[in-house]
Amino acid sequence: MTDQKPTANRVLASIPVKTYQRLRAHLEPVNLAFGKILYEPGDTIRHVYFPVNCLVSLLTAVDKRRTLEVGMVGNEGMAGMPLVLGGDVSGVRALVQGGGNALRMTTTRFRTEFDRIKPLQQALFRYTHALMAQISQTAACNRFHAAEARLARWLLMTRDRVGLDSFRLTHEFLADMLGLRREGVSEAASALKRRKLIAYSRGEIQILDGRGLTASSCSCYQLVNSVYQRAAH
Amino acid sequence: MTDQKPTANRVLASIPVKTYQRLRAHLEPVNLAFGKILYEPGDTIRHVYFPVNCLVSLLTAVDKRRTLEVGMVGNEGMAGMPLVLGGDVSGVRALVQGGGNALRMTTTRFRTEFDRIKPLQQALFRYTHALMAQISQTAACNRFHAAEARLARWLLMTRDRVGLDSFRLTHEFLADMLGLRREGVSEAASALKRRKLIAYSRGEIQILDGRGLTASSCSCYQLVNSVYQRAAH
DNA sequence: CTCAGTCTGTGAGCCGTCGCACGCAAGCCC
DNA sequence: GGGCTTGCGTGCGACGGCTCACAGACTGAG
Repeated sequence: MTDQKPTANRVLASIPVKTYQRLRAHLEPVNLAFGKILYEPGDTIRHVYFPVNCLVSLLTAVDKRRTLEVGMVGNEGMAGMPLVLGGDVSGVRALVQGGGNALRMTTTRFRTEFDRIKPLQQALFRYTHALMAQISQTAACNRFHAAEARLARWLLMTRDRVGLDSFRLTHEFLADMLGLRREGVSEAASALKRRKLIAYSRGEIQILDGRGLTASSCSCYQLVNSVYQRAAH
Repeated sequence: MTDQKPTANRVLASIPVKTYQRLRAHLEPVNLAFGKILYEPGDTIRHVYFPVNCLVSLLTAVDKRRTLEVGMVGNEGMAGMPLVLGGDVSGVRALVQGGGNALRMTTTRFRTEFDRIKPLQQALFRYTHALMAQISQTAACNRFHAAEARLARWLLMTRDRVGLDSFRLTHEFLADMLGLRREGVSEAASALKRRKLIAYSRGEIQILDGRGLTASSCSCYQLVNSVYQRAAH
């Protein structure tokens, strides 16, 4: 929590300062705009991204239309996981869901540094493990829990990662994340609004009562949180 | 497919023969009975398992009751994934879903050998990546596709891994895998039976028409297959 | 200011799955 | 054989989410 490191990305923050100084030369600060697609399924990965204050969604599509978010990557992790496991092809779509800054590195450079820097390896392996747990848990959540609870969970997870209580997202967009229709999101969202847990208008959503929202979400929220806390040591 | 190696587990089969000879001393053949639980969520992993002709299901539970299979481990992989990523705690329940033989190794020995044998690392990293893709894909499948198609997919995936057209499984058990009720499975199964794609009675299920069953399953079946084929090189 | 495009609210009807309840039949044990 | 357990079939009401449809409301460009 006491992050004195020059970067707010927690994976990078976890490696020794001196090592990071060396690594730094190969990290290029970039601004990722909302809606940008980093990888499509089947794409060869050219860069890995360490989010600073942006948020990347990992999406799976079926039947070319319906999509579902399977994972979220914020400043606790890295986008470009396959490289950690020796591959270079993305299996999911990686979409910038919250615009902001990130540090990126080319694939070739990443491979070199990853081989060299043991603490980086360890941090990324731990993160990979946590991400798998997240994916597994949300899979069950998306199957069993009601739309409203899942929406609440999703908003909370997003808030935790961007560090803000409000963000720009339409119901249509949320529908693609949660695997719902736009109308379903509108319905669930207006229920939360009625209870004064959130407010929104034309693509701007604000969390008013985080505690109340947590109560309306399912236990999966807390569960995934604890997984990442353990992974961070 | 031309497996001349002394083991039918494809991860082990992918490492050089001479290396495998050394490793062999630390692999203990075990028979895993149907229903045995290898790990519960939160358990410390004491052994990793390389299935030979058995099948292990990875399950996530929510709200202490409902369960959902997120991954399947057959002879193409290994149970005990967290060890590959430097952890030693299982996040899911690992249940022996098809009894049979496996080779197991203690955690401490695995750590040593994993560090030493590069080809083993590479094979397991590739496998981990494929497993993640499987988990992601089935997550979307479980959300969007109908019960009947998912049942068909599941039966085919099981057949591919155990190498038999019939196996012992009750509807109740299938319900826990697919995240359905027992009645829902009965309904879907009897529809498949009517079309002479499968037969079953009192816990014994048989696939009669694999091709027809594939047609009734969703595209996720083919998709996951191709992921594993790529992972196997 | 106007108009077109975007975002959200809402309603009717439908389908799949859930929850519950009960019946039945096949095997197992005494 | 009689009784018990286990596995499967089925029917019914409830409900959540889907498809389709349309209306209002806000916004930005011109």
